[in-house]
Amino acid sequence: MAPSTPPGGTPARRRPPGMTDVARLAGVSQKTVSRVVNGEPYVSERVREKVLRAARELGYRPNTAARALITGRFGRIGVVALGTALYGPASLQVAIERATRAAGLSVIVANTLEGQPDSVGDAVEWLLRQGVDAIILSEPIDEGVELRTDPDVPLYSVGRSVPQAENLLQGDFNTDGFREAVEHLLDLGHERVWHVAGPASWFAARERAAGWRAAHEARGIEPPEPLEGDWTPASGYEAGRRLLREPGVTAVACANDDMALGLIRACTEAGVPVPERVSVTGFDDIPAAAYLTPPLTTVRQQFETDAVLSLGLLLRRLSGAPDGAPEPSRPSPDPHRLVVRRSTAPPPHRLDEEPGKDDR
Amino acid sequence: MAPSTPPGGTPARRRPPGMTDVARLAGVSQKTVSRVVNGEPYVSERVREKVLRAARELGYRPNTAARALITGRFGRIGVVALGTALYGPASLQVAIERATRAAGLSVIVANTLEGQPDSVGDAVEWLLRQGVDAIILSEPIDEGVELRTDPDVPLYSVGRSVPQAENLLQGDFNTDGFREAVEHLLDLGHERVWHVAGPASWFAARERAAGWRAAHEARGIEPPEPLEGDWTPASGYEAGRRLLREPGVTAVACANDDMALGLIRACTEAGVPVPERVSVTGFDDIPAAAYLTPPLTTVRQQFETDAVLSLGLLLRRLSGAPDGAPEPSRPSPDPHRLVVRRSTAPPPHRLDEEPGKDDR
DNA sequence: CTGCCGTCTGACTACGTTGTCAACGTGAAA
DNA sequence: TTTCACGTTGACAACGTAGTCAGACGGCAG
Repeated sequence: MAPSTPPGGTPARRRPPGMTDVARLAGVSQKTVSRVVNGEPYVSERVREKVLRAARELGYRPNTAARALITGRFGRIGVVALGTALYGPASLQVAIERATRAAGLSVIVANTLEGQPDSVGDAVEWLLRQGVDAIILSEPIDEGVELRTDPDVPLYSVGRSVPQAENLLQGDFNTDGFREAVEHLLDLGHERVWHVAGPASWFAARERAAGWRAAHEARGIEPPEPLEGDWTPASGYEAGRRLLREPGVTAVACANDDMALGLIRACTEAGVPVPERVSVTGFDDIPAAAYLTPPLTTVRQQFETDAVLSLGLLLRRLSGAPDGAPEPSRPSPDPHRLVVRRSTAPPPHRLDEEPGKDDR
Repeated sequence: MAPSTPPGGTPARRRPPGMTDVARLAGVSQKTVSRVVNGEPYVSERVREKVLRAARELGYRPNTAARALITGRFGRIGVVALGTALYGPASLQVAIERATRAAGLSVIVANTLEGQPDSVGDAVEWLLRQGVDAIILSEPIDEGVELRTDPDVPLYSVGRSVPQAENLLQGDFNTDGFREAVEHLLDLGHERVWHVAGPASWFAARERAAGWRAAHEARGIEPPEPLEGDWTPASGYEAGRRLLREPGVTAVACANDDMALGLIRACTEAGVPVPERVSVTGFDDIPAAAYLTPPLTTVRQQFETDAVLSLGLLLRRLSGAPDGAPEPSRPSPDPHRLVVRRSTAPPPHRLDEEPGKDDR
């Protein structure tokens, strides 16, 4: 009995069908197949259908490598990200991928290593070697980056300004949003607001701290010394234990929700009720924020929408649309919103008074 | 003296340097450059250095498209993921990218859309069109998937069995881990344990529910009717409100930490103390779990380590290592661990004394 | 009829790389 | 001396696609 597979044992990795194979089956030239596949004009309906039928029959898939080789474009953008599973960055990354794929391009990600500044440059270099049409720095850290880039590959950043990169975001969402949270606390009657910041190497942390400072300065108040955490609940907890030892702390604005949550835990453990004796705010509005004890007053960022809008522009350009094409306007409505829940209240000594201050 | 830049002023998008340019500068053949770049043997040290110097001077970067075209391999793996910012999936994705890049391959991600089963097939098809050497289904949903795949592109899955895909994970971490949590509750004296499950379309949800059921069956107990959430704190909160209306509920095992957190919130709002009157467990051990009020008893999964180990095998194979190479053993130590915190306690009627230590 | 234009199609080539194979120079073995 | 093996190098073809250009065909105006 003869085996159906040829002798020798080697599976003989068959070559996947190409345009030439489709052309042969359809009885046309390879170039015509190329035209059909790319939706070029000047192909009769009869031929187009014949080609499509042949392509389907063979299970034809265009070879992106060959296409990239000849066009010089890869149909791919690279994203440099800090590989954390943090809620904010992760959401942004998903949004970027969705928008990119919708535009017919693909995303290739390179994660960096926190605390190792070279790794941003390494990631960029890696992406350039892989072949990308553009690079997006979704990396939230910007200390001492000195990027060697390729003049043919544009570099974009999300939410910070790097010398070589164009920022995809219009304004500074962190500062204004955080300032709003701090003003909310000041409006409630707190004399000063303490601050648990994120790592100074993150531009988002610096911008939020700036918002905190600005809120004080606008009222001529000297802000207290800020504490620095690392975004984790654990660091918020530690900050809380330190703040509880200081006198007069009635309000703490944390740079993100996770740290706020840890800080609240420290208060609860110490028997200090939130918000009755200490008010706490976060930033991000993570899904859990509304279900903490107490529900957390925080700020919802909407920069994703804005980032994806700008990304759309970039993608349209990369997809081959002419530069002169009418660009849709970039509305930037409602970039952030203060969500007042139950972790904030007037300070203890004001409880019997009416907060008859300006009501905004 | 002739100007170094030619007249005309046009930037004329210069072609990036190729091996031919390097070869010309180094005074060798293009093929020799190829040998140097790929580290092939039989190149004299003198020539190798000459080539490397020329490459550096020109800023040469190998063209992956041309290489892929001729070798038929892309140096890329595709990952199909459900685009949520959930802690577990996001961590896994980062781990996959790190391991892959370390092996010299790159990752291209395609996110699907929950509640749209075709989108898994679409994502696979999309990745095949982009050109990948292998596909990893990190997608947690598996309802009615009917995948058309390419025989040349192996398909792998993380943590579930799909007919066409090889599972990168050894065992079933969800069932055993969850069972452990439920047994912890039963050991504390609870007669039955309620369950807030994840969406039935997620295999992880089904496996955890199976663990819950198994724990009951092993003791000959009939488990109560399970509730179904959608992983969010909001759904856990809703489930909590419903359970609070039922009599006799003393212990609830939630399929993840977020839902547990929402459920605890519902109890707290209703004045039902946790764990004094109701014990609650979660699953995942998110960073916030230890800092909730009360700190959450949960199960830490360690499947990432295991998945990345198996991934290493796959990557080594794709990188060109021969099949006969000695494969490191796959140890699977400590796949999950029950972390007992303060959200679990014996049921009320087992307490000899009244719970008078309510610090709220 | 002729000339012309617009539509449609195919032959040929280039893209930058790797695989194949031949050729060269050198030193050792016959 | 010749022969051979080995290390080293280069010429050439091929991968699958898109750009360029020319040619075939039909309809319409002159």
